[in-house]
Amino acid sequence: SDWQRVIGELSRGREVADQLRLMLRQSPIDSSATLVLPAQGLVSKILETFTHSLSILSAAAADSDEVSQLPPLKSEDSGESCKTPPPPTKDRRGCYKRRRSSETRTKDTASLFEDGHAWRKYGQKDILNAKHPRNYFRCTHKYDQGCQATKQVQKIEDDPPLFRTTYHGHHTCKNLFNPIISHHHINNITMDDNDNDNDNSPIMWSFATTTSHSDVSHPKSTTTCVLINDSSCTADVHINNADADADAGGVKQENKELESQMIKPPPSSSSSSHDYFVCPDDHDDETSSLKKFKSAPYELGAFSPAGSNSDVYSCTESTHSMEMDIISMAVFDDFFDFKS
DNA sequence: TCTATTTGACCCCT
DNA sequence: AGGGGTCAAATAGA
Repeated sequence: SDWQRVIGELSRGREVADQLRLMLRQSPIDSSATLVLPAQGLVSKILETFTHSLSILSAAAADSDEVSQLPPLKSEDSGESCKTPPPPTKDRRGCYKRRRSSETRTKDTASLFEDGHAWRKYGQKDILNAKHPRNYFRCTHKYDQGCQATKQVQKIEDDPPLFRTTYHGHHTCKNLFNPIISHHHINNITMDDNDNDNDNSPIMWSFATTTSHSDVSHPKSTTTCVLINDSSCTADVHINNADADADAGGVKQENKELESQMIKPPPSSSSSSHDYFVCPDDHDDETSSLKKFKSAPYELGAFSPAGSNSDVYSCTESTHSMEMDIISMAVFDDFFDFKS
């Protein structure tokens, strides 16, 4: 069928792009770093595009009769789809395929936080032997972009308050809203993940802030990116001088109890006009753990506000521990891929 | 009127 | 068997 041919072509494209990514990874960095490293970033974008397209097609096909004809997508989490889709008129409540061993990332925090993605609550359950209900969220772009990411939020302790957020799947959607979210202090990241498929994937962190306070409704943004090519490495990264846009996207509304305990970003009007900056041990030192290899302007596709500039660093050492204060971000999901 | 949340029903999986 | 994840009608809010 046409569906099969389209998905087959996209799958082949993704496989070829992945082969190219592996070839670039095996290239000697010191010989032509200025070409190889940006190329790796571009290949990652291409891979993301293929994965995104396949995800959209997969979601669309799940609603059609052709779902049984689609080849399985190796890297996709089938999430919820009916084994035998009933007629549209029938009540489909509860008709889903429960994920078995999909990738999860768990984070315990003293307060709730916005993670840079737009979530929509779709359920709440009382859990056995738990004082507080578990709240279920899906990505707002589940249907318009086929994004399969979900998260669960549950208060697990009262005094002191402790919240557990569990993420399922990865965002394949574009972050279209303002990127500046909230202030995070993170020094302990846990993963419950047996899937090592992403171990070789570059991790891109993107930080953004407003720089113009003359027109709050049309802030001019700059972006600083850190591209880490080896997920086993860590590095000292300092992010200072944070502006914040209080009207960021994110969770529209948790329940009343959760909402009242969320961290709110500081108002931008009282902030400094300076950008965030990412400060490796030494920008110009050849032995620095973070090597700058690309400067502004750097396009981040839909993530990048008009007029964005950025610096991209490559991490090459694994000798440092990491503790970060983050007051801004555009793409936070990948943060949890980082193994500390 | 439109969009998001609430909540009971439904069903998968252990 | 029943806990847990998801659906979707009902409801709330902008």
